[in-house]
Amino acid sequence: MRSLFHPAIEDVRPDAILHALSDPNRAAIFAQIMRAGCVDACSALATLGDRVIPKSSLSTHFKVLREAGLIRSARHGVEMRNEARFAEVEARFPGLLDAIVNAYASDAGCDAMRVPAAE
Amino acid sequence: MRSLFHPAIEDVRPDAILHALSDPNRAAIFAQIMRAGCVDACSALATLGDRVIPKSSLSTHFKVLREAGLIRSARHGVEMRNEARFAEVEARFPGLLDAIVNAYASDAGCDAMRVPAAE
DNA sequence: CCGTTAGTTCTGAATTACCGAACTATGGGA
DNA sequence: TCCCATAGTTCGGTAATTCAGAACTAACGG
Repeated sequence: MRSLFHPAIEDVRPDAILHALSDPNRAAIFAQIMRAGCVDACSALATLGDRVIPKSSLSTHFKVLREAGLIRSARHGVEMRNEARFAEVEARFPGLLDAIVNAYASDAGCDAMRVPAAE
Repeated sequence: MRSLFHPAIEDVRPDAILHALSDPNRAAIFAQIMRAGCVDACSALATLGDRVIPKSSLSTHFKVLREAGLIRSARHGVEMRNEARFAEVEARFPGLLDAIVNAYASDAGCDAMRVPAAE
């Protein structure tokens, strides 16, 4: 596997972040990573709410989040470890991530954010 | 012309807002409406930066912003008047719009936000 | 009634997203 | 060492979106 691409923080663009998080599934994945600080595997959250996400789609979702500069991924043994680049993004775009995650969380109509492992 | 559709504020979804603003052109249009409080015509901002946007695309952009719940549009005579639904959206998703607009504004690489009529 | 300006809809081409299937990479045994 | 299981990526075909030119509609002013 070739090493994963992560943009430098100064290359991170707001439109890429908004695009990445405009998908409720990706937003739910990112919210969970932010909450947990670190998520150990894609498969660990292969089900969001009650909807099953195929692993090829999941892989793409992680790639989009990674290339938008939202997460950092590294392989540890056989599985992937993902962590949010919260501090960096927060420094560059203050308040953005919190506002977005809170917006999703406060939206009652969005069941994709209900993750079983949430509490 | 049939009357324009505007979603009730409680029907406004975060993913629709993020999707609408994930396009730099639309974000620039929205930022200008927010700054000015009210923009009188589509054609008034038919050029963003130095790029010319065809009016059919412009019409679509306004439609996307409108259906995302970000702006309210009404016909006044021959032209369209657009205003930001800032207070409503702010009450529902606190800090979201400011964070997004500030993110674009602080992104030096984003020339779409440079609007000639800005100041 | 005609022309002009402002904006919308239609339409086809190009782009992007989705997801099943095949593939690659890593670690753990026998 | 070889093989298997697990974790994730890439490929390929189809579906859904987006883009922008052209034609259309709406409103006002002679």
